[in-house]
Amino acid sequence: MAEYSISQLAKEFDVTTRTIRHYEELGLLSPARRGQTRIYSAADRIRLKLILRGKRLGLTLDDSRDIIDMYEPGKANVNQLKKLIDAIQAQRTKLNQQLDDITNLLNDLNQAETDCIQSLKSNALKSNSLKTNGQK
Amino acid sequence: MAEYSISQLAKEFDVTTRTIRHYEELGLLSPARRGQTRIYSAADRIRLKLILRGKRLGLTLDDSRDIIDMYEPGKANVNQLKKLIDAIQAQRTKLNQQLDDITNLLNDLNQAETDCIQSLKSNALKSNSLKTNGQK
DNA sequence: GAAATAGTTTACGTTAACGTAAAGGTAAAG
DNA sequence: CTTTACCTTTACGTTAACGTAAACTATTTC
Repeated sequence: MAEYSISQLAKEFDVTTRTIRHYEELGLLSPARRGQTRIYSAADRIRLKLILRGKRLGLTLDDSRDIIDMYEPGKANVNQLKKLIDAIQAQRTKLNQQLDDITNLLNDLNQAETDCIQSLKSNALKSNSLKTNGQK
Repeated sequence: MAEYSISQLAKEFDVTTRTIRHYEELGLLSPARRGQTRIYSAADRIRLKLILRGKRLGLTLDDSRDIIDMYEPGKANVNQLKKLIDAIQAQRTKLNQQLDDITNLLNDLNQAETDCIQSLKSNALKSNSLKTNGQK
């Protein structure tokens, strides 16, 4: 029965309150109200978490909304469900591509680091030879 | 000694020529010229490939420029190299986070798909009982 | 009871990454 | 020699995802 204020969530996830309200404007969140004030449930908090994960993966907010809606297929009709399965497959394809990209980029970074360190060493050698001293 | 026109590259990577020129405006590419016309080398082509990979991973074009520049540390001085190593580490951290996110999201999608199919089946059952026929 | 703190709505501003249109040069094909 | 197919530059337009500011309300705190 946890409740959160907008600034609590903002602090927890390191975003601004403006950002959270923005997600609501786009229909990604719909917190309860106490008077004017927004009250976020545990479920709202999870949704926010999912949105931010999507962001880290470069999804648009619209994509995130679609994906999050995939998690509750109970409400959907048959056509919607079939669309969902297609969308899930499409997302999977994209994510696998991304996995591949990340693997390659991590390899590249390792190589770059090696080159970098190598370059530092040869610079150190040049310095040493200029100073004509053998100290480390 | 491969050479490419802008539209060849555009076609190969499924982007517009405007996009390629845009990358040049931002300093990510600097192809040779024959008169006014841009001539892209094999190295230019690789750079474009790297830029697009970065895009798939949600990097900004500025990030991509920085990363691509990491691949040739030969030109850099010691301070730049140290910065580079830090930048590489930062990128690695981000990519590992992304890897984690993708793994979780793929799991979620599997679960969602299962739920989806489950939901389809129970819908099918309901339909069948309504039609009161047992045919497939 | 004045001030500080946290909340609200409304609305214009900003940045990145191109899209799109205008206006024109060049070279081969018919 | 003009149509077709590419190429060019210049420059304004567009969309997503917020930032930022103004103007206001409600609560606690000193």
